[in-house]
Amino acid sequence: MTPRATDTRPTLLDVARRAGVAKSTASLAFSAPQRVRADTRERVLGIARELGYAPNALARGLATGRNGLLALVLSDMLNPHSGATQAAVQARAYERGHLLLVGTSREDPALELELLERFAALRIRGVVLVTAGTDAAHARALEALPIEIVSLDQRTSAGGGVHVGLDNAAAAAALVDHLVGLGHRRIAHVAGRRGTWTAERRLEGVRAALARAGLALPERYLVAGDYDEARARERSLALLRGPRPPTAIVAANNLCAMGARRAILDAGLRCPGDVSLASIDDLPGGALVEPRLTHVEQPLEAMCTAAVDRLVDALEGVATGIEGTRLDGRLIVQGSTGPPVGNAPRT
Amino acid sequence: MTPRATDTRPTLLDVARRAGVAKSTASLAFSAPQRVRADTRERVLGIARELGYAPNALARGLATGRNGLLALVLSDMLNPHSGATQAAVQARAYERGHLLLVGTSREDPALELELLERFAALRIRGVVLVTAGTDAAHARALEALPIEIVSLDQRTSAGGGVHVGLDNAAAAAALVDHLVGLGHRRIAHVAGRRGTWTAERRLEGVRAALARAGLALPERYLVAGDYDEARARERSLALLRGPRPPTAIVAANNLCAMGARRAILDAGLRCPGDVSLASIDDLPGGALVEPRLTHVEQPLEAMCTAAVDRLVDALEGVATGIEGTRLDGRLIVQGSTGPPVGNAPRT
DNA sequence: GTTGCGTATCGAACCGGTTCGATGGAACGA
DNA sequence: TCGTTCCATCGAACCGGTTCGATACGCAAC
Repeated sequence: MTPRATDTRPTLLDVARRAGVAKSTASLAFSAPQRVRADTRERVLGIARELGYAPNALARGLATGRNGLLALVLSDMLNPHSGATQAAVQARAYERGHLLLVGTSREDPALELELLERFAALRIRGVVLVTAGTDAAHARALEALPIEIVSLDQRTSAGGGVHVGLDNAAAAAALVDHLVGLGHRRIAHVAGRRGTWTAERRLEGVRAALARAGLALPERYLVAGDYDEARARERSLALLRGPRPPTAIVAANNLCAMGARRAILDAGLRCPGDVSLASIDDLPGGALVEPRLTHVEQPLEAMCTAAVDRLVDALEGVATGIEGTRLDGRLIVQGSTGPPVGNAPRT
Repeated sequence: MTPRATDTRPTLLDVARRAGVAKSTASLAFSAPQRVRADTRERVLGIARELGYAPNALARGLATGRNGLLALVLSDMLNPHSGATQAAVQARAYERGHLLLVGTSREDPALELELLERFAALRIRGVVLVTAGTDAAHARALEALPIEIVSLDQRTSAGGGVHVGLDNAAAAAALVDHLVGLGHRRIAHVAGRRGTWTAERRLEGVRAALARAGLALPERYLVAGDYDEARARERSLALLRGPRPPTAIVAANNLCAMGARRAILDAGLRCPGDVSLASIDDLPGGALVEPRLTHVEQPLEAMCTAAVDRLVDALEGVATGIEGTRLDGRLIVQGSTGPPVGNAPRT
């Protein structure tokens, strides 16, 4: 608890005086070394080092209009994905010369807006956003902010602006195709949070793939998982204990998969013997859970890198012509899916 | 990719002119409302709203010397803990009026220093740090920075400064006591990264508790887990396949536990039948893994809250007299530990 | 010896706020 | 009526940098 941070720190003017030059010359010694004679430059830099001078980034930001900051706003920091997302975004931002501010909206659109406003007040010019908002009013409010937005993964239903994310429909369809290929015909979907971009696209993908196979998704087989483990578990359990349970389940994300997995255990069923389970995203700590989960792996790092690149390009005025980026996931087949035992019980 | 963020935004001077008052009066209308007559205040605020004026936080920070920013530096964003840590730190910082910048050192002390220097350049006055450094030189470099540091969880071996963390030795000892109570006498320890504060304290706790029970920790039973799942797995496996394997393992953290757990499976042993496993921190997604892990739960949120409070108090000059905070974990006994079968094989 | 040019340096203005001392008018008491 | 106090408002200085136009100097060419 030393009052270390309160004592005043040397300024450029201090350095300039000690070096016997004008403030502007000292400034040039840092920002445009070739415009200053070698010996004075050395002198200035020497004094600066000696005094422990470090430029004040706020003052510099005020003068130049750029401050080297980007922001990242996540909707849910507790999702196991978020850590990796943030690590990747931060790493890329740093590579491109920016520090990163973060915020969590805790799934609250109002808080999301408030955070973005505070970021804008800091004259942060760009943000990577995993939005918690779904309605058009929220989308308009975002549009009105004086800050460049690249949405990652999630997206407002209005769908405007630059967006980087998984091809959700294709990912969901790949899982259904896989199950259909194994012979399943009673396939349920534990869906994500209604109204969110990803959940709706994944649901669409499930429906489309089922339709291609001549199957439908009956109302009963559409479980509201809400991207929430507890609710997914409870509602999946109800389905599994009801009449004509499905022989396979496609979960919309890792939390839904977690809930479904536990419901299968709760119901005393075996996986994949009685019910196959597949999901977008692996379970957290998935390596330990037997059988391991068949899932679509998101190219998370590529998504984050692309998002930062889109943002920085836009801020630097680089016309890439790339509006958005949609990336493909990779289907990883593991032990949690197998042929149904239904009509032709084997073994 | 609209050039939205590039167009100039209204300043306080614009507002003042439109309202027919001096800049200083307009400023007061915001910062000290009672010092301005009601009608002019309304007029200023009205114009501000109309123009979409938002104060420039950089300019304000430059003028006042405080900018409402705190920083958090984590050593490893990929650890499942980090998300929760960050969520808690951010929430508390926000409650106390600060936005949060984050950085990840990726276990690299040099990068850690670089990040802290950039934060200091932004005139950020305080940081919550989970340090990656272990040696005294690093500790000195941190001391020299013009930024207030509260270390969380981890700590430099020099041990200076304010620190908030778990009572590591007590947590480790509680696990050993529990196992000894069940009748185990051959207890191994999959330790954390050598040289880190937490790993050393936990090892001490294990040794102390064993000693109290009249037991020792033979060299063979001290497995270098390095807080790394792969290494923990591989080295635990070697131990389990060797002569006189332990009947119980205490893992130093969740990653070590994960490695040990997989090693037990790899060796074809049953848990807790052949080997009991206990750890500090639960496994990620621990709810799914059977048997569930006996572990010490860290009061993570309390730790983060305390860390932010210590930091903000120090910055605001509040003399709490509290130097550091050491919190107790909670032992949660679950299915992964049971009596040894060794000498008296039952069933 | 002057002209001309390039280069190193300087002073001042500016970014957008905050803060302090000065000013002028209204309200008040003597 | 005059002096005092209080209050709203103003102008200017300041925070710590960047940037631009002006200046002064050295050197080559004529």
